[in-house]
Amino acid sequence: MSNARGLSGKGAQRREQLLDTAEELLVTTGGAGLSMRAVAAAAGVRLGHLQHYFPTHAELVSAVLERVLGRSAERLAPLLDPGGDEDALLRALLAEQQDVRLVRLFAELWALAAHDTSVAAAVRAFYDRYRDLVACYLATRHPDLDEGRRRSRAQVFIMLIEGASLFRSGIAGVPDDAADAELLRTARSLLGA
Amino acid sequence: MSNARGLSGKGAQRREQLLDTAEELLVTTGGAGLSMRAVAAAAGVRLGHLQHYFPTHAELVSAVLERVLGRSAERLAPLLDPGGDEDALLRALLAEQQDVRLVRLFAELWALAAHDTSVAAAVRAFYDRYRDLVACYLATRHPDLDEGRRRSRAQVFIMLIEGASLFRSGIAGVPDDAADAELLRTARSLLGA
DNA sequence: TGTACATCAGTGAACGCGCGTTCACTGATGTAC
DNA sequence: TGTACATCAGTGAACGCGCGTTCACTGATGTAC
Repeated sequence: MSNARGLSGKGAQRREQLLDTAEELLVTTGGAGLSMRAVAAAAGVRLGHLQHYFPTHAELVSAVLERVLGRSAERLAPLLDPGGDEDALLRALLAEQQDVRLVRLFAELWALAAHDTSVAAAVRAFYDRYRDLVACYLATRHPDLDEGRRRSRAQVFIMLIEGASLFRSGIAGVPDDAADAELLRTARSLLGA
Repeated sequence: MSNARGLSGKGAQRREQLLDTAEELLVTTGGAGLSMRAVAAAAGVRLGHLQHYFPTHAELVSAVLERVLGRSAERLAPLLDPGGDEDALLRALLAEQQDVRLVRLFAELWALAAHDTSVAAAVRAFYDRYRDLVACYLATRHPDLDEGRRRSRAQVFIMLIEGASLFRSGIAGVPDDAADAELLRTARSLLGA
């Protein structure tokens, strides 16, 4: 039994498991701790075996980032379903930010993007899509706004949400109910009329 | 001639020059590129000499971060002088974000803070002071708002500004006049009545 | 059903390199008397 | 004014270590005939 393209079931499973470990390591030790040896050791396999799936360090890192961004995009899409509940959207977005692990991943991602153009391209593509989803979400609620205006609002909404993640996760600040209330007020005014 | 405490004039000058080089290297190559040898080479001194001023790598990194945060605080204070011009404030903040180098430094800082508690403490102290400055700025303009509300607004304002920096610097997005206009509108509504 | 072969999963050793740190050292500069 | 001494600026070599990469290898699994 094997797939026509790519890895067999067992291989694909192993690959995902290695990526799980790498992601965990990226969260706990930061980008500097994500070495081939550390990932292999944490996964309980030999260095050479890890290299069977990810021949170079760059390939491993890029596979991790791809998966992180892909999963985030998959999480966002249903939340931003046009006609979806605004409260549910905001609640889900803010709940996600309490997950320090995820915010750490994104902080790593931004720092990597700041120095690596291929990472930057992937990050920009992710946020462009995110912004388009939000703009689309705005379209059904405010057909009176022209497309450019919707995109701008969507962009500012995302700026606010991403900025908030830093301060609500314990990295640049600690959660604060009063600030959260003000944040929700501002976010609603961007989504609302 | 020498100071009672600390380094003599020449030593202090050399120290600053080494920190300049280290900061430059942090911006251009990222945290991973900030090695003792790389800094020494870029500064044109020998490894042992760099270690005369910064005996360990950790001391060098922490000195760089301290200086970056200190200078940012010094830049912000006069801009947030209570009674200062709102337009001038917003213009200065947004102009700063066009400086990719500075935004890169902060992205590095956030990533470091995500994994290093002592860096996180310094970063949080910086933003707490920043928020208090903004809250103070709001106080003279809106004495009707109670203190808690002013702090919350100040916090959300900073979330928005810091989030915007990612998207206006080329890291997570590219500058966009329409989005800037919407950003200014939202920022003004947080600072205004 | 059996055999030969290709592919895949996983091992193990070795390489050269850059790293942080230690330490003994030299020369210049300033200070005490 | 001169000398002895302490401090500071800067050099240079060596250490052990973890790193990414290369490569030859073994055993298991699936496929062709």
